[in-house]
Amino acid sequence: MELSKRYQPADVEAKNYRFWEEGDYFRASVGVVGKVPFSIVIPPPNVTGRLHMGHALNNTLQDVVIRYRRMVGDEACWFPGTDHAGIATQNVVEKDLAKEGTTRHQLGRDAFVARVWDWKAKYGSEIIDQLKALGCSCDWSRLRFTLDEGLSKAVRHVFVRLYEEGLVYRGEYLVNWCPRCRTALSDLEVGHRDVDGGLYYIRYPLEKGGCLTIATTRPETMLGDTAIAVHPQDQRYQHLIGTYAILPILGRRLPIVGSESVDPEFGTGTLKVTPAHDPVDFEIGKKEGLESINILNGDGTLNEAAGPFAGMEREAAQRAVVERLKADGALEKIEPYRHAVGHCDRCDAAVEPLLSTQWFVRMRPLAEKAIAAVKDGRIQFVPERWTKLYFDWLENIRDWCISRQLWWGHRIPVWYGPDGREFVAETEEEAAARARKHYARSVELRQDEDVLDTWFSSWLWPFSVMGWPEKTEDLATFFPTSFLLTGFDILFFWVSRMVMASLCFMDDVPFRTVYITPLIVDDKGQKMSKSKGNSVDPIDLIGEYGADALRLAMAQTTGKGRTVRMPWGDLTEGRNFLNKIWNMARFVLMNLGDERPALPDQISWFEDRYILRRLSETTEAVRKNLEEYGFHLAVETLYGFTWHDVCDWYVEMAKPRIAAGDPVVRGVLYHLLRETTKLLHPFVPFITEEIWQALGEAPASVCVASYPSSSPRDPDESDVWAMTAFQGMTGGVRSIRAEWNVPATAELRVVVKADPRGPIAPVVERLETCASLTGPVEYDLAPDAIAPKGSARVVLQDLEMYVPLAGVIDLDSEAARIKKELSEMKTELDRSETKLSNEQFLKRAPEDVVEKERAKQAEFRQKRDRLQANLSSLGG
RNA sequence: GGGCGAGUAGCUCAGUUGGGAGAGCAUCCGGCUUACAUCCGGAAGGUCGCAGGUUCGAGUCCUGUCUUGCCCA
Repeated sequence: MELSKRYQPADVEAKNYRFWEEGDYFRASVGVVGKVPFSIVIPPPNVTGRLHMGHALNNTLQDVVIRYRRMVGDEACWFPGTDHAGIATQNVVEKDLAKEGTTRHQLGRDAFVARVWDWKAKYGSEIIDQLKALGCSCDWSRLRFTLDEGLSKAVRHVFVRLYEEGLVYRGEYLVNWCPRCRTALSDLEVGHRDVDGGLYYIRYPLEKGGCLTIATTRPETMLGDTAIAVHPQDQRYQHLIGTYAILPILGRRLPIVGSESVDPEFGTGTLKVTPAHDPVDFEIGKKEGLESINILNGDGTLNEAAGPFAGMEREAAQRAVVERLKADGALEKIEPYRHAVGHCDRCDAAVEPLLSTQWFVRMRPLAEKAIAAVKDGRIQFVPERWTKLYFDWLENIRDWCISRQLWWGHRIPVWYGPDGREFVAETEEEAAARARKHYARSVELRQDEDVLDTWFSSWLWPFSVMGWPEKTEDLATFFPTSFLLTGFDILFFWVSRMVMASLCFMDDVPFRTVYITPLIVDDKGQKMSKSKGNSVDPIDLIGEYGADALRLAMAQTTGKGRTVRMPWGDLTEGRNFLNKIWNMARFVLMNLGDERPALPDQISWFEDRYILRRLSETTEAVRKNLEEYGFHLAVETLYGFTWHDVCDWYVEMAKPRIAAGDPVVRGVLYHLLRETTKLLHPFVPFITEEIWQALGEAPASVCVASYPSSSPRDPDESDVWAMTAFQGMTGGVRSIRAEWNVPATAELRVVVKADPRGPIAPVVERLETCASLTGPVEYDLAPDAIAPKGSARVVLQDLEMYVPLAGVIDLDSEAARIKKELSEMKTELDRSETKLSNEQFLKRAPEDVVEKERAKQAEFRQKRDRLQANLSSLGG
């Protein structure tokens, strides 16, 4: 196969993905004897969404893991799927309708839902295609969607069971209401941020004369006030408890109550109590048995309870109320005030606390088991610090509002009889049957209008994708899953809820290891978002750098803390690295032609043994890094080995031998290429598959080849010594050429002070190779060689080199160079000697550390003396 | 207010049981050496935020502090 000079990702990516799909390499089998199952469920992306950097990161890492496990011989299965994403998807389609000048209400529920299904059919595969473009080796035969019949059944089953166990209930509580989405939200779906507003001081007349000034950030909610509260120990107001005030404008009588919840320091120390529109007030209202007056409609306008302000929009109503208070002389003052306001995660509208009837899940009993599962080590977080946050949330958990006033989602499986009685059942038939039994006749049932929170289906994902509640072979083989990888932004939304659901319904943990990825931010450290226009499209990056380069960049973001800047540099580096790999393959194949030599048994040259040892060390390190999920370390290891050890040194040293027809070097080179290709595959699947095809090796795809194992040969210190000497000798000559501007073509004589029959003998046999790396050189070796006049000097650990450069070299500069080296060496030596003269160190440090320090000291001394001698003999 | 992360070379960041400070990019110098200029060779660049403490020994552990980012309330 002919390989192009440059690696062209576009030529190989789509082609090789097709090859994998046609070969069905990603399909996992159940019940395979002798294979360890390893499973991952994908965090399901929104079905109508597009790939973003978070997906690119998460799915790259999951793919690295699953490809690695597949290659080490596990029965690896990555379960893919998409999420129906209730509010998000409904909003997208509603926006579309708005463009057509219509609304979902005009369309009607059934037509609207049909419209969303159309949308899903049209765009739902886009995200899947994008995952494929990234190289994800999901088992597509197991693709699921959270609104599939099977998964919907799981949802209904769970709802009914929780209802029967008393863990699901319906009630009137204060919830977060998004007036834009016109639905209730859970606490998690609300983000708080500080907003500039005002603190309004309003005078409430007292029934027995005088008035009370109350500070509030929401003057318009006074229309729903049903009491006034003061701190029971507050000397200023204590005496008013039990008396009444009059609500301005509306003239309602408000009891004055005492409550510990009032902060005497805030404002005037008095609180207007609006139980229907504030969480604190709601609690006070419950305790004091106060009336709750809801003044809002679902769309955020004021309702008839607001009297003259009915029908006004919230902001307009606030202005109107303030104007009216001013006119009535009831407004004392307005101070600028910055305070936290909740906003809808999905549409960013300010959220209203609103009293309404919703369905809830009682979380505490579920949370207790979930805490225990992590405490006793059945689930482990990586990095470990996330466990604390997990515990904090679960320990302070509140009930989960699961009903949403949307149309797109799982309809709540509750039917109401004519008298409003609830019949909770998995199917309408069952509900009808129960109703018939209850009423002793057939009655008309009305299903609850609401749908369930999207996360109510996602929390079942690790087992619902495997067919639960049916008893399937997938469940028997792949549950619990081995590994979960996701961003910390859905630690509460998803991860902890999956643990709760799984312990509750499966009586087991959903996964054993949870890997939490960092968040990718832009190059200024800002969160990426569509509205800010600073988000990066991974698909564009794939087009520009190639999918494998993107994957390398993603793998390198791990280990960096909670956030990581957009790794532009790593993308370029990755692209360059791929080109390097490509050309290494090209070089080897170019020289081998059709030959596929085996690794020779007899290896006589030190560089061969050295590089094979490095391969073994690299293999071991990469395996360790992958087992411990240190993705960035694995990439760094592979990068250094491939680029520097193999390409810069081994391949360069191999060139003269190839020219000379040395069969051993061909065998070693081929071995290196094949093993490196396999080692790299989990990270860069596309390019390695392309190379694998060019090799023509078995198995047919590298993705099912077995991952290399380290086979540590006997550590031969003499090979390491020889390689170090070799690198020192070539490096020394290169330095001198660069330092004194000696052209690469000019021949140099190099006098080496070393015994050619000593340890350096293996290098002496390779002097030709040395010269091929440094330009023409004539070597003279002698144990007692003396530096010729006007020589540049190189002092290595065990030898010295002199390069006569009379007329070229400037002795002062050369002296300065050696002096600098000498002074560095003296510093090192000082440190070492101080340490060794410290009795405490000798007494307390471990023996091997002391031994090592002694060796260093000897080495430094020797080198210092050599440098000193060279410096003084420089002139003569 | 509580919690967490980050502060190491000009920039972006590695540095896993505490034991001679690293990479990539950028910079400077020299090379189109027939695998690769997405390349090769050479060089320069750091009191590891600050102050204490533990230790024979601290970038690494502890305490405090400053700067910065995020999450929760």
